[in-house]
Amino acid sequence: MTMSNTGGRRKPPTIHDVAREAGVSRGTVSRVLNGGHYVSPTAQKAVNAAIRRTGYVVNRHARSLITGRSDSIGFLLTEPQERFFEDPNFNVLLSGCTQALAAHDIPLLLMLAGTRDERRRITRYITAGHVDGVLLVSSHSGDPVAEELREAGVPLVQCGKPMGLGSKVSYVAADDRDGARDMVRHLLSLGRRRIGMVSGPLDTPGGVDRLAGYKEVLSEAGVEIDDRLIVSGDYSRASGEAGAERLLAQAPDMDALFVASDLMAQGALTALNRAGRRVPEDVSVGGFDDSSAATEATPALTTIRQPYDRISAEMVRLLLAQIGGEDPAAVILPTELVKREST
Amino acid sequence: MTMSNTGGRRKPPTIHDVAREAGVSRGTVSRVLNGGHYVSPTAQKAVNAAIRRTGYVVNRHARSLITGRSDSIGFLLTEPQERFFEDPNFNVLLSGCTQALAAHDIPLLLMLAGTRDERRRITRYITAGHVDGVLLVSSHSGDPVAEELREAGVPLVQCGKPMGLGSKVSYVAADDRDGARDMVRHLLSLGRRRIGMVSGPLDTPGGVDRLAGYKEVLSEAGVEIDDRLIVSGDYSRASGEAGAERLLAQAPDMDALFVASDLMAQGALTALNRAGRRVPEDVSVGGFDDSSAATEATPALTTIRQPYDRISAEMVRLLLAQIGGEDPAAVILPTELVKREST
DNA sequence: CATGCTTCTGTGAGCGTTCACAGTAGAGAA
DNA sequence: TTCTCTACTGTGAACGCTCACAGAAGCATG
Repeated sequence: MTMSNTGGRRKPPTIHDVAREAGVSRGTVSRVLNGGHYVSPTAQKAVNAAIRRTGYVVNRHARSLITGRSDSIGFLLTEPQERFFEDPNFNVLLSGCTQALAAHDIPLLLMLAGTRDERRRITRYITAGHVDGVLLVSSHSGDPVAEELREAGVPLVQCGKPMGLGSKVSYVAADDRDGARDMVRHLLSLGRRRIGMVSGPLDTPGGVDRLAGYKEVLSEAGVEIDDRLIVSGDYSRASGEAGAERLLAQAPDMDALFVASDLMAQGALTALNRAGRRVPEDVSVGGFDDSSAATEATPALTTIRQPYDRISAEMVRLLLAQIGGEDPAAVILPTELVKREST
Repeated sequence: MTMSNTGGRRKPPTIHDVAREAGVSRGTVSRVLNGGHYVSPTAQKAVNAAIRRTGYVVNRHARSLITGRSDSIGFLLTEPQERFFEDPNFNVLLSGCTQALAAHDIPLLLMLAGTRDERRRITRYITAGHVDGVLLVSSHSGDPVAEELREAGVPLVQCGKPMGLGSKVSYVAADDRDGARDMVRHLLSLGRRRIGMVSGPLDTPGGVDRLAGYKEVLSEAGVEIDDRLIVSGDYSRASGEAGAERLLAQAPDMDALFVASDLMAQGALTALNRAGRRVPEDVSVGGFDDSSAATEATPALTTIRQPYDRISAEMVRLLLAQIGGEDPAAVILPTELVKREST
């Protein structure tokens, strides 16, 4: 006859139980729980032992009720969900943020705001104070959700440089311009001169900066900037394919192609392949991101590595700082050229 | 001089404010909030108007404190995170569950338990009652986390058939065996007779069932089952590539290949391509899942569609039912053959 | 008229925690 | 001794909500 309690959830111990077990008061237990200042070593030890013995875990709801904090944060995606499915970068970012937060014992709430209705619901949820802050992923420029949250005074850190010049916005981004410069310099060093570019959306700073880096380096090298060598996409694979096709039509003598994301570069490879161009013999192809798409492509993509692990870590750091009362801040992280088979 | 409150979060209205505004008591407001039974239409209307006017949103912490429910659900991944990065299926499932839960106004907490430490921390978090239930994604067989949660009486729904025959386990799965049968029948109908298979891990029911379906159909058709035509992988792209390579070496006369996941099939395509086999002319290739990997592959993969949207919806439905006190249940959903270019 | 039933409403208690405050004990200074 | 200061501890109140209960009002039944 076993004493199994399978299937039933028994009432968990409260701070009161711990206090009784340790022979101290609730206040003392609470102090131990929250940093342990002004607690005697004796009490400290007794409480910790009692916690272990009872298996006590703090009731976050009771705590939140009185502190006003929820001790949870939201990961908000305002993109249409297809992008979420397709783009491996999101996963890396999401997983990085989840783990960075886990180190602080803070749960991450996933919020998908693809449609207008969802945006409304989620905005309401957030401004009601159900999360302490928001990690926002949005390639959009002046995201209305971001604007609304900011006005409501919700701590917010954005991934990627936001459009408005607002200095009151926290964000973490890779150095887009510098990365683009590295790639174009690399292509030039291979002897390429007719270098095409499929840029990102030009209503986003990321898209603009990568294009700017491309133009700068060409100018510096005295290479003509040809508008027929420039098209823009939306970071989707399909737009990369379409972009490369257009470039091939407009500028058949193209001997290199810089694509502003690995996913678009995959699409570009498909188009080049279909057109009978060999990569890298006929056309050198460079991507951007160093996402899993880069290594999966054939040939494996030379690309600009964005340090996603550091990006997510910095996002979490900035957000927690902001929740703690510090001012918004921006962090720009360096990129790195990764050479593979496509150049 | 504007009355902006930018940057400051003012104290939100409470149920008390709404009650005063509507000229009723807290109890009445609470009743309206929770279903509206035993409330007069007059009061009902007054309360709703007051809620709109004050912008009231219920404080979930206060509610949870008394109800004992957290009104939130955990989405738990016990796989190593690389799989999460690589496999597009996870995203579809995650996003589907998030949205299905959103319809019930229930937030989803993302829990990544790749390492031993994380598993411990997360198990503790869950059993402490911080979530009402768990959606579990795990291809492992007898997942120790699942076992522990089950013993603690935590409502749990698994994605994919679990290994043990425990009838007390809720799960949702596609009909693996039937899907495999469809695919092999399709390959046979193309005149193929030397059909290879890269199966999933054979310590998971999904892996076993797909292989079983393959064997059944071959037997029924009177085609010899040749062990040299069978290898198993772990659903990763790399294992698909390695598997196909091995099959080519063991059985060079292979004229079709059934791969137990699209991601592995992508890898297999790479291997076939390298070996100079044309797809589908020399070898017909069939995948499983109908994930985004299937359409991205060249040639696009003929595959077995798993209805991920329905799977996530069913998982959420079963979990909420279980939280509501119903018994665990299993749901098997039908699959569908999707013909593309690879066969 | 009393009685019961149904529908509706208000009230007090309590969920488990933190926080402010009051208070105690011991050490050192006047 | 007396006072002050520091280190520590306990207590009541409060956070915002739900729940159980008591009671009122309306209506039909005995």
